[in-house]
Amino acid sequence: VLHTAAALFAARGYRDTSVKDVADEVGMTKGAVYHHFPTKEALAIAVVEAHYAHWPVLLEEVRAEGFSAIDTAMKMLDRAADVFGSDPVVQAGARLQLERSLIGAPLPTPYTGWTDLLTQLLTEARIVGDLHEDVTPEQAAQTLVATFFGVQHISDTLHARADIAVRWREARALLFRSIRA
Amino acid sequence: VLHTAAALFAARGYRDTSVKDVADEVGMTKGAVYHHFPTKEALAIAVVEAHYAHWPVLLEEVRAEGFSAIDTAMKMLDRAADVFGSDPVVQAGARLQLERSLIGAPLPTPYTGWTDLLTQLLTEARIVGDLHEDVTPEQAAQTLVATFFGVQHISDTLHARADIAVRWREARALLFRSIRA
Amino acid sequence: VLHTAAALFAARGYRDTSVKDVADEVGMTKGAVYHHFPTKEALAIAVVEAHYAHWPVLLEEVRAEGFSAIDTAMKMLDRAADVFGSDPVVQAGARLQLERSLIGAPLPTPYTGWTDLLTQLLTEARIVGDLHEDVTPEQAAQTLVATFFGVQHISDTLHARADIAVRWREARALLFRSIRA
Amino acid sequence: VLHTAAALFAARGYRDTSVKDVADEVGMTKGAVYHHFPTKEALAIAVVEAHYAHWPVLLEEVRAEGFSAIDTAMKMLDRAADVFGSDPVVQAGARLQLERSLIGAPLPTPYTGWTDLLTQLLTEARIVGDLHEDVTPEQAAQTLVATFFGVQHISDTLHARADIAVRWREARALLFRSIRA
DNA sequence: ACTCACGGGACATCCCGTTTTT
DNA sequence: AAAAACGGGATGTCCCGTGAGT
Repeated sequence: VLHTAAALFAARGYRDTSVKDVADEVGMTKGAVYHHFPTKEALAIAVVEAHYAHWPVLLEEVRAEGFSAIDTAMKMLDRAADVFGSDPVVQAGARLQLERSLIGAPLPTPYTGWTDLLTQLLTEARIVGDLHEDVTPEQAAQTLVATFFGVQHISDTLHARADIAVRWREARALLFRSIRA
Repeated sequence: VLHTAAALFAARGYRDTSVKDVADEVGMTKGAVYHHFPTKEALAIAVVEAHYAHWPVLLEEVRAEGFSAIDTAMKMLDRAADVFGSDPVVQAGARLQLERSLIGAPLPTPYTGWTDLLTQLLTEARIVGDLHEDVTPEQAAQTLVATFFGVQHISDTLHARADIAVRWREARALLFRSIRA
Repeated sequence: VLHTAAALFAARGYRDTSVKDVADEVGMTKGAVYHHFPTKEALAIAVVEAHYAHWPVLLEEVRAEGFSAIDTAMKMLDRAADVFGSDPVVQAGARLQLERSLIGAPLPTPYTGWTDLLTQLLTEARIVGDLHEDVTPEQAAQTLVATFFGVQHISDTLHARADIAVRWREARALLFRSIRA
Repeated sequence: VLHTAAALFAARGYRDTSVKDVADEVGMTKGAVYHHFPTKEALAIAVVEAHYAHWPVLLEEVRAEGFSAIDTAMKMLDRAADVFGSDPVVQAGARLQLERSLIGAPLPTPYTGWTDLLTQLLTEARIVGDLHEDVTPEQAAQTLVATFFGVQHISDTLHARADIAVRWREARALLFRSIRA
């Protein structure tokens, strides 16, 4: 139901996905869709929220593996890159965030969740001496997020995300060489 | 004329900028605008092309200052960050590239111009031994472009580009430490 | 149940009162409402009929007080004005009659009931010599009904019926001076 | 153009007159209609304003005939009754005022214009001694307006305004007998 | 007796682009 | 070269009513 909308939003964007398109794809009528979501915006918001719901789960998984803080950060981003390459809901959420200006309603503030998480992990890394001395956790976190977003977006634009995992590993190798002690 | 369109595209995006809006802002009627640009797409394309016309000029300027290849690359990106923070046409071009799917007509392929340029400069740097041995020029170039784009976009989204220059300097410090020999 | 519908019809009118609004206000679902009234029109008709059910009761009350025919007419109208000012069902009925064109089904013909009643009372008054000689009962009745309706509607429109009792007393003083012998 | 809308509004009311109906009747498309009026509300407002534009003209005409104040009032209302019976724009204006709650935008306050005008004329009449001593100009004016509106509306509802002129003359005969000295 | 999911259809609004006129 | 009128088409939203299930 909401999955279909995510797929369409991911493929065509918010404005070019009409409610009728969603309804047709699900095999319902517009009226039926409007029974579940009061508004097209509500649909988009639901998708974006589903997107953000992925990360806490992922964090638990990675934490369960017992890496050091800095490796947890790295693994998180690697796994996230994989998810961006495969999960339509995550892809749709990312795209809708890009198009947030087209959506009337307020969406969760993007990027800050990741930045905060990484800042925290890198602060822990600093304490155990895993962080390069010239680096502040917050700046490093912001740069990681920017690069991650950039890699993901360019991979999407140029190669339909086919090469995202590879590209991200290349980029993060460069970054972590400067970040790690 | 086209400047106004750029400002509106930058501020509201392609779909939310109607031809009438542009006409009103210029003080003409829609009909008049249609005498200069056959279609709305044409307007967008003209803006994007104006965006890309900036870089060759910038490159000449930086080259005239006689830096090494790797410093030329760095300076180019620093100057570009400044331009992204101040020039409406450049901002509009960036936004329209983001929204390229909404525009029917084909736009110039994004990112590859920068990637090619940086790859070339870094290849020159390799020859003179300025490049870190673990790094390939192309990968480094791709990462630089990704980070630059990410920084620029996040700065735009969260702080209306007010902090783009600072953020970019922070990010590129990290990157060039790994790139430079 | 039907009371709630009346209140909403009175406040917002037929078209702007959805069946869902009524259901929500009562604390039921639309489906439940449709188990009591087969259609929205049926609801409206029920309200209008409840409106008309007031007058025979009122007439009995006034008759019980033993006034002359002409005074009965006057008292009836005075009491009716009070009811228009306070009873939501009566108000709703009046409004729905105004909006009768929006309602598909046929409603009882408005005004004629009152006109007939007043004509009859004034005819009785003529017999006992209480009626001014220049006046025919039917014309006087029609004028009374028109004025009453006008006063009631204008009071509703301009002052939410707050001044209906006062305004009607002023108007009927004028009218009865010409009607009474 | 606007005449057609008036005719439809008068015949079917605001809500039951779709913009497409108007367009079809004029032989244009919806798009064309929206070129002249930005909104359906704007159409309604234009019609209502055209309605109110009638009365100053009428007043001039009647004043030109040199009646006394009280006769001017009477003649004005008689002529207005005739216009209500024949002019579609006036009829539409009256109906739209009835349905003002369905129209989002604010309409000119109804009834007060007439009440003020008549109050003024009757005040003049008082000075020359044409007014019955038991009557205050304002109350008489309010009653006249209420009766006029009631007669007009009932005539519309029951007989499609065919008998409005006759009915009004009957009613005003009754009223003016009490109003005149 | 009541809930929930759904269908079907209407309608205001908007916008791009063309035609007609000045 | 520009203004004004207009066409055509899409889309979000809303609402009445039905029907299966409880």
